[in-house]
Amino acid sequence: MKIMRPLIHPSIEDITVEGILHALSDPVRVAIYAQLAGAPCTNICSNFQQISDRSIPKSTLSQHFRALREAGLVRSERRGVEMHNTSRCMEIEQRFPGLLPAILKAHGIQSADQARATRRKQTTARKRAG
Amino acid sequence: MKIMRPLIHPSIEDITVEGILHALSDPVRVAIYAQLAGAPCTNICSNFQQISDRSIPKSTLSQHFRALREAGLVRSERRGVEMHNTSRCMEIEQRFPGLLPAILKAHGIQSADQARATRRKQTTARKRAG
DNA sequence: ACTATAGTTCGCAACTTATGAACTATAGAA
DNA sequence: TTCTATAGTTCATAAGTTGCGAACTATAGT
Repeated sequence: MKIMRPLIHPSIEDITVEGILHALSDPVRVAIYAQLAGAPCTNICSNFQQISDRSIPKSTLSQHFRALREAGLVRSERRGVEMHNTSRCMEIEQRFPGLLPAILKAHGIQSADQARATRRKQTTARKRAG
Repeated sequence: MKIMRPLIHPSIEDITVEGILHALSDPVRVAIYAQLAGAPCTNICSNFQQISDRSIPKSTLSQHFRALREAGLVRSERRGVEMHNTSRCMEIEQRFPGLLPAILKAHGIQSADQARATRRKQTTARKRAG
């Protein structure tokens, strides 16, 4: 019987800008991180969670959380059978002031724009139909 | 004889946060972009340029510039035999205010830290030797 | 011990990236 | 105009990365 490898959390000095940008350059991962950072610092990773209108397989979600963790964005700990993930925003804010807020803000702007575009498209479709 | 495909520049609405983060999640590309944005908005892409203490093959450099261009970070135009690349920072600042400055600032902090660490290592080595 | 639930690991197919070799594009000289 | 040099692009391919189903580990509550 094989043992599971322990969770890896880089120390704050080992966190890189490239690592952060790469981790957040995936739409699913920014969405997860935005939720985590917004609500504010506690969330649970469950299987086939609805992230950005899409059902994600649990193995994929698990990999995404690993990516966030190993980039230093998130701290994960077991709470019984579940996983407890918290944003490491305070630490990162100290090392790279303003970086995460700027990314989250930009992400917010983009989501709002997309929502607006979708709404417009639906309205147009309804006009055409009616 | 084949013709070369024209340079692609996304329009400002088509630029995504994910695209920007992905483009800048590569150490060579942030280094290039930081130079471009810092000096301020003009630079030339030449073969085997020294970027961050490393000689990059020209085909690779060309792909990196393409990545920056197609993410919307850079505008490229031919100037005779050379390429003229300018940062699209103004446009992006309008769409995602504060995003690029925050990334460049974080990149600066990290570079400074790395330089400091390197210097310390050298000093230690000299002490050991002398 | 048995069952249910939550998440991880493995293996592989699909995708991406780096790079040398061959090519295109332009400028300037002969 | 043809020749040569320079700057950059494209192509092929090898190496690396990612997404996901199936099988597994870990924990809690019977």
